[in-house]
Amino acid sequence: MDIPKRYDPAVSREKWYQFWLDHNLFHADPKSEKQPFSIVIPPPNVTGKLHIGHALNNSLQDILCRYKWMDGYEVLWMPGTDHAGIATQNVVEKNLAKENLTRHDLGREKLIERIWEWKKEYGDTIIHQLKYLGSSCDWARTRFTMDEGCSRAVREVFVRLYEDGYLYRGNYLVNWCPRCHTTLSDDEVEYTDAKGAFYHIHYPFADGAGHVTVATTRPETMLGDTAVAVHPDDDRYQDLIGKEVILPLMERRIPVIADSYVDREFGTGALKVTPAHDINDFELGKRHNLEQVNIFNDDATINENGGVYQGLDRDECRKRVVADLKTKGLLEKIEEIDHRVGGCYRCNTVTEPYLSLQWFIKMKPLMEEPLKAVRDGRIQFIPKQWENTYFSWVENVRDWPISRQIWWGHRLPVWYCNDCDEITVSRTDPDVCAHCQSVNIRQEEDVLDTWFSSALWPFSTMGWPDKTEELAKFYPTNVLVTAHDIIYFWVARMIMMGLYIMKDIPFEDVYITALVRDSQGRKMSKSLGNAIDPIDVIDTYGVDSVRFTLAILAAQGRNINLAEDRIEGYRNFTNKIWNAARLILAAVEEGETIERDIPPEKLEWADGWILSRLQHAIDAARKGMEAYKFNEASEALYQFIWHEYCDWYLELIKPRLYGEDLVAQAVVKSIAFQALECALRMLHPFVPFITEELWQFLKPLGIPEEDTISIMRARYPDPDPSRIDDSLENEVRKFQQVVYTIRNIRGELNIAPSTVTTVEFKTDNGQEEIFLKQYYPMLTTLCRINKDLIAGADLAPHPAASIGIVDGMEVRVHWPAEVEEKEIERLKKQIEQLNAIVEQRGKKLANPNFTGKAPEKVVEQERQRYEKEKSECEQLTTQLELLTAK
RNA sequence: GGGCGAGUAGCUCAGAUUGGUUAGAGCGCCUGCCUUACAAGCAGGAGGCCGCAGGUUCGAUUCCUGUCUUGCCCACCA
Repeated sequence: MDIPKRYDPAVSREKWYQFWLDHNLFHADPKSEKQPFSIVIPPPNVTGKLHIGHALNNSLQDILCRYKWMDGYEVLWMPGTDHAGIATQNVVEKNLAKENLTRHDLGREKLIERIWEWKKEYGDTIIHQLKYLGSSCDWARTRFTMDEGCSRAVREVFVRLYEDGYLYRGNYLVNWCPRCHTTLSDDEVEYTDAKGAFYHIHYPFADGAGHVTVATTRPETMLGDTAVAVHPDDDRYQDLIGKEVILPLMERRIPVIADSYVDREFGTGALKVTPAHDINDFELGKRHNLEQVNIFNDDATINENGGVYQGLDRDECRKRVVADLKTKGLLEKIEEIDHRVGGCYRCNTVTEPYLSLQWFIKMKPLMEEPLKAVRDGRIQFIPKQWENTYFSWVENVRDWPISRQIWWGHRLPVWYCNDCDEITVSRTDPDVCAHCQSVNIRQEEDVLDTWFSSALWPFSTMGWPDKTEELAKFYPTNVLVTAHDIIYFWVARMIMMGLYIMKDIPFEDVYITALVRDSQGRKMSKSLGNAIDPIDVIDTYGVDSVRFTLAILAAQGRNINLAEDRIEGYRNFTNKIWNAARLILAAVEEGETIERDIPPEKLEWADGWILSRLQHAIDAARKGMEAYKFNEASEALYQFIWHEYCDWYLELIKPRLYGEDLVAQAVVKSIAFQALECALRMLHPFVPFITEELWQFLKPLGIPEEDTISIMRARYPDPDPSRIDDSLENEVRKFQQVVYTIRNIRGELNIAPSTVTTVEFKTDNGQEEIFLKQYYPMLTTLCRINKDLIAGADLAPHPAASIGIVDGMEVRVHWPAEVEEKEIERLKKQIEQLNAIVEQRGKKLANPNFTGKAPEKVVEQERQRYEKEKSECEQLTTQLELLTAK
């Protein structure tokens, strides 16, 4: 039976993906009797394009899901996308800019309409790409953080938080662009290094002569100062703490406070405190209950709090303030200083920390359970070290500002009454104020932080707040697969919301993937735009190759710098699998049935050996999968298939496969077939397409699960300990060493492959002679040596042969021609190498510290090795002497 | 500034919770092979003071300390 000479990954990908969809194999049935296994996808941004990080993350999730399907679970992989507030709004606003429009030209409703249109047209890009990758998500359930159900969940949770007293409004400093009149998120502020001036200013004491000198880069903000701060242990300022100083220009009395935040080494060690215009001063001010004096209008001109400076632009104001201080003799000096200035990512205008009213969640009480859940092991991070990252955040959690001054997102279900000023928070849109029944109410303009809806993802996607059968069957989920950089933003908050709303953890395991970095070692991120498109490498090498590469590189808790030649290497591996199958299939006829139960007595050593090795491979693959050690599982399969099954077993069976003996032929076909088929099952989670394609070829030849439509539903193999034969494996290992030895000598001496040489074995061990008799026929095929076995204890030294030693047995390869010089060289080299080892070990054994203190077992082991190596060394030396004496 | 990692072959990376064979893989390199599954292949080979310095130990690439280099997260310096 012939199959195509080349595997075509692109054709295969389309064909089988459609096949799986047509047979509904990704669908999770909540009514199933099977054990549940569930994963919710980390929802990619709708604006997103699949980058290599997604490819890694989703390949691993897919590997887990396919493994669990095969292992008999009912698997739900819940897919969906995130509305990604600011990112998405920005994309659409940029498009508007091309039409010379701003969002203000459109207004809120029209802009949101535009964004929905955009989402409809482009929002599925990443979903298509996930399919391209082979993801086995239950696509019929695909969710979106702003779809109706998720929005209802968001609203319900918000109202509950409010009712339970976890929400409040408070002042908060946001990044403000005075030109765009908009708030900016932290990553929309771009910092640049700049030369600045460092002004040293005298603040006179209120109770008489003298002053304290403060240093600042922003003298104009002093109009809003409400304190001076020093370090509590600073000897220079001990007398000052608790006193008052006069704020120059404003002539206001302000206190001197002590706070360990102040750096004694920096500037003068005395800090002017402007709570309304600096983030640190803001925190400081909160700790000391300082007044927040806002001196700016929203275009960064000075407001009424700035006294005579009202109306001035901030730069103009700075000049005037400095000039006035100089006039009054309060300016001690101006230094140059390097510092960093934050600018608006759009217009580069220097941003201003700006005080505004925001909504907050009180985090401390809500984070108590999440802390316990990880401490007591209900949730565990893999690798475990990431728990530290989690703890460090949870233990020092600050209140979460959840309102955002943009339009795209979940608008807060909060209404303010224009008459009584009370707040109405409601599950349904209210017509009147809940407090005074006035119809004169207005809804909050702000929307919620994107992470708010993400935090509900594990249960909102399953239909909460309704009591659904999905929730009953699949919540909590089994594992979350994500990257470490969102442990704070996302993982911790999901745990919080799960425990608060569902009274149960959202997932048991958190597998933190390594971070795929770009060629310069930089993190790949959505916003940086430096992501490599994995679609390209999929098109070049095939999706299976890309997936296998990612899996085998996915060691725990490390970074991955992806090199393309690696993918090429594993593409060759998929090619190898294909060709191994071709070899088997070429030997069977269409419609032939492969025997499955071969009586043990018909098996030859090679058959028993590969079956034994297969059990180890199954064991390693399973252990790797269960421990999230994808690299170990895939490595074990790679080694088994290429270097055991292909390199050895398929070579060993060729004489029987192509021989006349039909019984022997049937035996090797059966074993080769079964081992291959078993390997395909284990490989399927990693390389689903090629394994499905080959499986479909193999299926009619005798795979027992006749009702199995796809390899996706075939059983994942279990190791069969009765198949393991250690003594046989040891024997074969010895056989392989003999082969290596002969080939090595042939190679080193450049004996042409076509030349048949004579090999003799010197051994005084009866067991070894039996061994040789059994294995010799295969040696002749693999090493091109004479058909007649020459072995015994009384062989005379051979002057025209090279010797290699395997377990004390001399393997003598006779020379076909003049190769003496090369052989002497080779022998010398080997003796030298062996001598070094023997010497080192001898020293170790001569050391009474070692023999006295190391465990008996280790010493004995060392001694045996020493004896063996020493005698081998002597054998070689004898041969060398023989040659050089000639 | 705080925290967490990482430095192993020419390149990209495993290995180390249990210290003890001659430290591995892919790619690259060298030699020889188009042997009827595969040249995307086969056989053989070269290449490593496991960052540096101390310490613990009979023994350290592995454990500890320091140091240099480097990456990431958080806070960003009035």
